[in-house]
Amino acid sequence: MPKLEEEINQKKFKNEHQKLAVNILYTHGWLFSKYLKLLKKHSLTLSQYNVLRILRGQHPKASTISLLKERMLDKTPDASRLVDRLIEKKLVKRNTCSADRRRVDVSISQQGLRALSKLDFIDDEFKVVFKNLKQKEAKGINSLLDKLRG
Amino acid sequence: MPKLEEEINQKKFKNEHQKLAVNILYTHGWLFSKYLKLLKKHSLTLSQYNVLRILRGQHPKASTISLLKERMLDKTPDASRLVDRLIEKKLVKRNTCSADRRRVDVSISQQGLRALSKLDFIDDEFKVVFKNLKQKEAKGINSLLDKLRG
DNA sequence: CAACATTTAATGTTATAACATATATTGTGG
DNA sequence: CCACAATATATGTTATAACATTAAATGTTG
Repeated sequence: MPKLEEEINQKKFKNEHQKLAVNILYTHGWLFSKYLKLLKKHSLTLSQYNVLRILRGQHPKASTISLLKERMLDKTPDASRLVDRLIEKKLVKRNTCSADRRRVDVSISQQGLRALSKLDFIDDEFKVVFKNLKQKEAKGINSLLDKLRG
Repeated sequence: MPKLEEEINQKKFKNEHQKLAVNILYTHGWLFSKYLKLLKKHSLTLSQYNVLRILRGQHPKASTISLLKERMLDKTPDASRLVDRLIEKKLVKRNTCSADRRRVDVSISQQGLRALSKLDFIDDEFKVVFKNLKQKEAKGINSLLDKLRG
């Protein structure tokens, strides 16, 4: 029996496309739980971690809330309050934008940069998590997933 | 610029494995939002929908809570209350198991079966969502994802 | 068979997600 | 330049996720 069918004990799928939907959801759950475990010690959720990485990518430029919404991997609509929580933790700063006062400039703080750098081991961790795939195979999935989303 | 990099506007990834982690999370978000949209009209969450499908797969046998936890795609620990909510909607039934009174037998109701059958169009919907991939390519991702999880 | 460990599920609590709506600011057509 | 649409963010609310703990039943071992 193919692997996924075995893991979720489903007899069979109607077709490869239906299996793919389930496989993406299942693989996400698998991956997500690994991230959770790594981030828990540092009291960050995966969304918060991703926002910090976006902000670091922009650093020293600021980002707006809508930019965060666009780029967040999970597209939660609740970016404002997610930023609130990061501000409480002193990992980011917020200023209203003088050019357009509707906007809010969000940027990562020094403390945020330090916190992130302590988490950079995670990228290496995933080399271990993904050890079953050769670089070439990983590249294969990547290009197929990109193609999938069209 | 490759597709994912463009979508989340990231300059580049350290390697294909790191990109893969991000790509899985991103693709999940993309897929999840499509499911949400399809399920919203019927006031079901994706977790609830998946549990109903597991129960239908077992029907007419009953499932225990721990079986649901095992098979659920997102492995939420909160299966008890998820079942509570489905019972409130009269989509499933619950009985304590006489053989082992710790256990709870959960099974899908007639109403649940009817509700699910109205949602079977979703599988076809995903043929459209996945139209960019040939059957063979879908199969390729499937086997690579299976291999990934080891 | 009694004490203790293990399994199974439920519950309490807090944080976050999802959805709708509100508020403030800016852009725009007449 | 004023009314109105559009944009950017914030807020209120409800449902659900995540985590820890508890409770009940069964297994196990001396």
